[in-house]
Amino acid sequence: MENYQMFFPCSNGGGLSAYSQPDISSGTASDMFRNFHGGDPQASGVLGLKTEVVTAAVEADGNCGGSGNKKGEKKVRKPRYAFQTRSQVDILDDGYRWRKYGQKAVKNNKFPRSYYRCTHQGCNVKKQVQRLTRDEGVVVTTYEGMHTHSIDKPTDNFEQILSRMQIYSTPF
DNA sequence: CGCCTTTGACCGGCGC
DNA sequence: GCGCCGGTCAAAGGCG
Repeated sequence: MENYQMFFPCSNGGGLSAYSQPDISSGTASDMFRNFHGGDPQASGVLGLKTEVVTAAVEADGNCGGSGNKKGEKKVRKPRYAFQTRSQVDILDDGYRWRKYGQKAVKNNKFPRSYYRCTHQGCNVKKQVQRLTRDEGVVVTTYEGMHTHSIDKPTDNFEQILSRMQIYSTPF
């Protein structure tokens, strides 16, 4: 995974590989973030962090590759949502409570990747945060699964955007 | 006092 | 079959 094509398995690799370019092959993700970002700019400064969504991607089940894996549902492949954000800090607080459970160095990246898990009971949502070597100011956050509970932190109306985001990112 | 971060080890999958 | 790699666990320490 030299590049982030893994986030764009369907987009013939023209997607995140060029983070410099704001144009995304699939209009779904960009549309989603148009709503997401345009919904409430104030939300970006929730914690004083100035974040700016650059691009996003949605990876559903293996429907993209379409290779095999139709033999029983052994592995519950949850959809993953990757967000590339411009931020000075790694921790992008979205209102949920996360507990870090691991950190690993990534190849082709001088920065380590952090693994977080939602501490809510019965909520198995995971997320990983990774910074790009190429652009220190860019942070990639990958969410895995969906929250079935309310946001813990009622700080802002970020919840609305979050839920909207989930709606838009729902595979099918 | 409880929760969260840290860090090394462990595990399963995949490629060679 | 072996080695590599990414992901997760678990104990201990730190902080609020």
